[in-house]
Amino acid sequence: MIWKIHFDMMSNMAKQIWISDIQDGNYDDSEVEIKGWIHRFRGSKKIWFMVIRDSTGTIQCVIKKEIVGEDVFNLLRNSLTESSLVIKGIVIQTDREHGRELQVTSGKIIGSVNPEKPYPITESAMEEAEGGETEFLLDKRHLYLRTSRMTKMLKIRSSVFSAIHSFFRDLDFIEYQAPNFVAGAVEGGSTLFEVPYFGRKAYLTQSWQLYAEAAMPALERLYTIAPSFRAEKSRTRRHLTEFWHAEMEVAWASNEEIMNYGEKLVRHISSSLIDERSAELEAVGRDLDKVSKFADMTFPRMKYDEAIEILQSKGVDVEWGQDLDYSKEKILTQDFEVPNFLTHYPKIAKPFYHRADPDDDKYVLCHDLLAPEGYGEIIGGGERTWTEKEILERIDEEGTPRDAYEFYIDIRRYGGVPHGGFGLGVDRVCAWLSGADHIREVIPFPRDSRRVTP
RNA sequence: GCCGACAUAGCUUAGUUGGUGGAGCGGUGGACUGUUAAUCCACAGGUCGCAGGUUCGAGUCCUGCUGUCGGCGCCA
Repeated sequence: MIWKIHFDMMSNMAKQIWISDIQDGNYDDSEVEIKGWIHRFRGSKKIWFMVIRDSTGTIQCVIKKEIVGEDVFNLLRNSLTESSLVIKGIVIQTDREHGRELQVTSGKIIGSVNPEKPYPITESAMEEAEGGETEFLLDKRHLYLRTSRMTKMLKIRSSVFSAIHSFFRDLDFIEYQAPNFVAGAVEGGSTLFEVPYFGRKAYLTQSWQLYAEAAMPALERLYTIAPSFRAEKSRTRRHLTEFWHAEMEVAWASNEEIMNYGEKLVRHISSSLIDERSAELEAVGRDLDKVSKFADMTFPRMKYDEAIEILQSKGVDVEWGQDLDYSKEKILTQDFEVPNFLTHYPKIAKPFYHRADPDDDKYVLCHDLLAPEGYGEIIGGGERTWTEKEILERIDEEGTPRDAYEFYIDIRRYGGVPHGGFGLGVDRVCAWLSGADHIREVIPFPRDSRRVTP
């Protein structure tokens, strides 16, 4: 009974027709009711034009006083941008600019806009702000989400998330959740957000990995998409303090095999976007041929030592043993058409959980995937140090206290196996595949060292 | 943590060697029967980020503060 009442209410409010369906020609010459928001308007005393927006697109509505009558005409004519409404009309095909139009027969305003506080985001607010990165638009982010560029970015983002889930689930991976409150660091100690925790200190997690390794002997193939937090005061177009991290962990796997998963995942995301979001990609200015290459071409692999040689041959001042910072990454990737793997970093440049190369223990079995066009590192991963003896040696070498990693060491004490995994920066992938100028363009409410609002 | 810029109406901005701040968009009123970033006329809207200083006089010059933006390091 209660269910039925609820259902009836829902069916009254539920939207029947989307604007994209009308523009696709499914309702030509018939009367339809659409629900949406006023995007733009113009007109005269007897005829009024409103472009109505919903989540799927826009359509121009033609309102003639002689058809709708004076009351409805004046009501609609006096309504401002972003008023919400329900409007009825006949779908007519025209050869004018915006495809089909609605010859309006009636309409009512649902949520009005006060003329004393009109919608603040105007054309001029955006003309100097490709991508919406002015201070004003960042302050009005909750309203900026409605603009067509941001809507397209959010749709692209949704497809990236969906592609990651389908990739892992099609391979029978188990989705597995780790806590976001943690007691210690995964990487260096300086990047943790400290939060009060009932009189103690806790931290926001930087990575799912350590907890995933705990479940590796139980699930063998596991993945997640979850936020990670890093308290770095980074001021670049590639960094957020809260970012979405797609991570995976596999038992019985080598660095080589983990890389194969990473390459297939990134190519799968690229081809999914081509299938699902070509229109959106083009609308935000991305060249589809480039994205197709990311989907179709194999990703070259290069050892750290080769990268150093290439850089030195180009006259870059770099010594063996240094981690490759962004300025060097950029020089290395500037001629790339597709992402490239960089493997076998010196042990001294990487943390203890990376497994030393049995062939030459100056190196570790790890990989970074560097995106082309300066978008930076999109994957970091590798084989884990998996025996008790080796993990204790590596922890001691780094001077890290063992206590903090007791549970991590325990995993090796009870049936340790070779295993590995990687972390992929989902927001970075979204920025790269959409060709965004800044990582903020692809996440609804970006968080960085200077901004936590709105 | 380091380096570099910027701050004028709701928004985007002009503002000369220091002499009482202009425009476009948006808003309000009006004109126009097919516009499409509509057009045209009129009106309203500003402690020039904050606090000091120099000067007869500061949006403009100097100092400090705050906020924001960009770049580096760190990484996804």
